[in-house]
Amino acid sequence: MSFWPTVAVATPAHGGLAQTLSYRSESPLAPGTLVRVPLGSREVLGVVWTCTDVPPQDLEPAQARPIGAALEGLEPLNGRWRQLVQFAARYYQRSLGEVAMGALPPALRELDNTQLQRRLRRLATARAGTGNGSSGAPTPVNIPMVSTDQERALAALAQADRPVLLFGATGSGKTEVYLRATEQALAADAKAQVLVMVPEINLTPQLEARFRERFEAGFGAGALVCLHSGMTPPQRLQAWLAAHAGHARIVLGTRMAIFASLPGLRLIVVDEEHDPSYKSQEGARYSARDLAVYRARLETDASARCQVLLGSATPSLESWHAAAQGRYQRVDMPGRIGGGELPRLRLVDMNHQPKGALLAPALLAAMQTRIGRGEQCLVLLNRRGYAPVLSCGACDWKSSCPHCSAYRVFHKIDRTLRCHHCGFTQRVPRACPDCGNLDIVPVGRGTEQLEEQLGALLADVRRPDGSPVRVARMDADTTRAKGSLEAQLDALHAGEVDVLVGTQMVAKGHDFRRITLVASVNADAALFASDHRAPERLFALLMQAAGRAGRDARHSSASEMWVQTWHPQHPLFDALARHDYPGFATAQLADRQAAAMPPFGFQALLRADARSQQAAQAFLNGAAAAAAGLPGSDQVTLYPAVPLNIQRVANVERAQLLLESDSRPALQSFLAAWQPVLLQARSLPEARGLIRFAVDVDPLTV
DNA sequence: AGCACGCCGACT
DNA sequence: GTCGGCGTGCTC
Repeated sequence: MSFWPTVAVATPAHGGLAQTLSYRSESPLAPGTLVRVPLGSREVLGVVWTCTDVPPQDLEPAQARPIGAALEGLEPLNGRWRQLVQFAARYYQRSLGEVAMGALPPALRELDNTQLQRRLRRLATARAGTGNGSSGAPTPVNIPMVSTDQERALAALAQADRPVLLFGATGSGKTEVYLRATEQALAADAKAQVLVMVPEINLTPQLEARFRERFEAGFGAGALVCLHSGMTPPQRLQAWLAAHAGHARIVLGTRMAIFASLPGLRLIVVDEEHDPSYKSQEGARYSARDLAVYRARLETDASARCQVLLGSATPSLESWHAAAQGRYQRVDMPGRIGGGELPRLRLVDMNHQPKGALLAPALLAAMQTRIGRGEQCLVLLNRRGYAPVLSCGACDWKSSCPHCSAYRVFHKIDRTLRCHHCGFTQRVPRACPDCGNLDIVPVGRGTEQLEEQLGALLADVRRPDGSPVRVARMDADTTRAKGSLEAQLDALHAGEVDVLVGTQMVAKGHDFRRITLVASVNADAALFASDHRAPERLFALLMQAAGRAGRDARHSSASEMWVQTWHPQHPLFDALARHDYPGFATAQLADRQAAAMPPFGFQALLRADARSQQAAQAFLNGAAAAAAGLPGSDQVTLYPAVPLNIQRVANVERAQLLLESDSRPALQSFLAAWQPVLLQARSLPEARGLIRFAVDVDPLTV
């Protein structure tokens, strides 16, 4: 007797293939079983989706090839995992196989059965070695008291029948709530698992340390694994297997971790839930935060429940709105632990400063005072390099990138011009390449220059012990090497740095004890950007940056957040000065509602990469023209194709087309029906030169 | 996505 | 004479 499994394999949505491929098997296979299957001339990994004894209808049974071997020793991926994957594939308009395979560790694909058995044995022995949680009494660790705020938050979570939005100021102790919530979830059930997500790899080490400190003694070292793209393929595989087998009780990771196989999932924590990094920007463009909410609902049934805890000091407007509507439950933690206060906002009106001054004299003076007292300052400038562009004084030459519609950034440190989009790097020319003029000058400022100038401006200032000021810089350039971020943070904590200059990466999460002054030097760019999310991102960034200051309550009352701006009257600063995120969110939501923008309207983008801008736009407009009459099209507005903000990157022309609808279901059914139309539009003669296209559902930038 | 098949330029 | 460029098309 033959069985006819359908299998998800890594094929893209195009090509006219069905979502799953049909194979033949001599024995029944449980859905979720990992199998090797023949595909063309190769053998690939697949996940059994269904298996019946009824031959397929859409295919001649004779065309179904025999299925390969199942991966031994692995439990099938459970129905909730498969539903999550299926939902993500459908919602984000990708093929099932692509999402399913993308959710598995890449190393699993190459593994043969003997290698897999070796890995599984290692997993088992590691587990036996560290104990499985029942061995030994938990070693007491330094567990802080909970504040009343934290207590309330935990009580609310314990009662909640919906996602909980934890609205807590920086320093209010959200992490302690995560730890306690984890503890409670794990205690309720010996098989319970908790997923904790952070927006960036950089933030995993310190959270991992907090979780290890709390849980390692009681649960063993193997009970916590990390899952992010910075790990080596074998590490990721091992962590994935541990989670899948249920040995890992806590999984800590970045957005990709939302797809981990977690058979006992009982709690999902999404830290800094507003962070745009949770939205994937390539492949299946999923939002890990939104999927977390969906997944928690999937994992909840009559026998068990899974909760979601979304935490932020500046929640996304989507989550804020959901809480206002009662779909989420909001819990506030307004106070900082230890009674510290948030820093006072000092706005500097750049219209009234000496011409060309990078730092206002008053800000510089404030920094000098702080340094003299042995305190630390943090200066934010969201531009790496020395200057964003190099320009000729005699002709109109600028340091354009030959491959992109962008300027190459001047990096003085190694005298290079680097394109931050395609990576193209050259040594700085001695003279203007166009006219030979020797006078080529940097225009604008980056972190390298700020570091240099601050060093000069503060050269005469002395620290309390009489030694000179030390200025350091921290950005993607100085932290690229493995371990260098940690080294820089250590130096900072050890007090070896007085002034830290950095891009927005320094604003995120890191706990800088002795910083009492934070300054944002050039925040205005975001104020008037065409992107409707720019203000909320700026607010979040400044709020987060402000949170770096005064974490040590002894200094907190005197801590300050300086913002230099040409538009001090902007209402955003008003709200910021009062630390009034609710007021800001309410105003932003009113604007959004008036414009029928998310979360009141729904959006998707069709993006195209092509060899010419014309071809990209022709494809998009052709696809739009062919959309008339499709299901849902009467409720969807299609806008004309436009070039992206940075039109060309690495010699690829980029364009996009915006879709809007008042109805998410209408937009969804339209997009589903549009998919075959897109495949056809691809082969339009005028779309010749199209390289690829992609749909982005719920885009973050339009 | 891979990977084959397929038809045109500079090399052992 | 072949190696190899990437254009087109298929994978149960």
